Amino acid sequence: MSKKKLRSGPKGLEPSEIVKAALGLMEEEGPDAFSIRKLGATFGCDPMAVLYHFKSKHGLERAMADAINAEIKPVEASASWRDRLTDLAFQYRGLALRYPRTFPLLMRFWITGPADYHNAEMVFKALADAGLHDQEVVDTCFGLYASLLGLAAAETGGLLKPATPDIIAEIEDLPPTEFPMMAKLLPAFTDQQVGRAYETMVETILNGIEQMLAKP
Amino acid sequence: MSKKKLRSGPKGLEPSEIVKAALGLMEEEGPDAFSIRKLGATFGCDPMAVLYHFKSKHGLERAMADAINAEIKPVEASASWRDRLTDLAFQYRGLALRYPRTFPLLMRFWITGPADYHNAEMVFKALADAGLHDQEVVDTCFGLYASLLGLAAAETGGLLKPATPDIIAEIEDLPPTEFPMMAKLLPAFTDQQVGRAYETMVETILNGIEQMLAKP
DNA sequence: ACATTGATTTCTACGTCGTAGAGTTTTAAT
DNA sequence: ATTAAAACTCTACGACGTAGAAATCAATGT
Repeated sequence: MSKKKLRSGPKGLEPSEIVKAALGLMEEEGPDAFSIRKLGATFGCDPMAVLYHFKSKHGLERAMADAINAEIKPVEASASWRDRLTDLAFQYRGLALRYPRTFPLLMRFWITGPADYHNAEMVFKALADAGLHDQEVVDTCFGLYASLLGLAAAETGGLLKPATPDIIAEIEDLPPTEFPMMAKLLPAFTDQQVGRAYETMVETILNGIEQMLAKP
Repeated sequence: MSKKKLRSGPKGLEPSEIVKAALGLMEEEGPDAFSIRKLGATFGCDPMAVLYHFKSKHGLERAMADAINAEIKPVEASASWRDRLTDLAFQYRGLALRYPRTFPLLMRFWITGPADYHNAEMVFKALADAGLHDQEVVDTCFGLYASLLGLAAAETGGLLKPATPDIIAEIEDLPPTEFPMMAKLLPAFTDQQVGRAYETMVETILNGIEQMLAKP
């Protein structure tokens, strides 16, 4: 009697355990090599058992997206609206760094499940506290969310990382008369620091929100 | 002698023609049903002929991403930096609306090819004209690019569109004590207008950039 | 005119994939 | 003990990406 009966099936498979294993496999193998069959093999069950719980691969991926989204923790309610949004922004960045190969799923589904509503509520509150009126709150909330996901995905996609040597070489080969800015900014490329572009952009966006209050 | 000899192969397959057909098929079928075999069938050649020109499905997708990216037109150089960036932002939105099912490829590759360097040069120039110094230009350029792609992708993904009836119903079912903002903003949800969230967010970001100049 | 060579296109075959459908095992309720 | 439902497995099918060999064609030199 060493194991408690969690589920009422022959093998007691927990959907949440399957999702956990799926996240691990996705991060190990990447989105192309990830398959239900491999998941079954590593998890120790028939591939069709997975489909029984999630209907389809699509359904499993939705559950995976919702699972990582649910790792976003509520922000400190007493903090300023700016600090709250900054906190959220960096939580998404952390999520992307922790699950680089699963994170893009969030942009396949955009709205994954109940976890999203809590985050939305939090952002709504922050923007309202900032002083935006209703329609601005809604527009800005969705816009901010989309921008943050784009930023975080870019970070794991390599866009915001310091340029690699071969990219540098490629830029050096560009004709300087046609690409004067590229040539001028080349040193700044190599000086890219991890996370600074993300931070800069988040602050830029928050500054923009602050600025909205001054205008009509 | 009615057809000019463009290529020197048995069938004279033009890679650019293949890409064009691929874009059409992707928009018709969606990313899941898109396949090299179907492309061969609709294009009238053996599937392996496609792979000969693009090495792999991955390579073809890269070429497709680069092809739509190349549709971005140079902005009016005499316009203000703000107008130039606004122009670019709405060009990306147009691209996403025109190729809703291909657009996400841009976030799989982020940097697709030579077309990207021209766009980057343009953004560098605009940000430098705005008065940012070198490192800010680089950080903001990449950040802006990532944000815009996220925004545009969200638009085709349905996040920025007016809420559908079933989403509305889902929100109405949320406990109002736990989701006060959701309840309060529900009317604003139904009032979502196409493109306004995108516009609002772009202006917010540009305001933020403007604001950077006033600070240290 | 013909042979040669290299670029292009096709053919065949292999292993993998998602999943429908039928069957089996286990649990829970009567 | 019987039954019904839930959980899980087995088998099989069509579609997929693509490696490798073979075929076809254009260009060139002779």
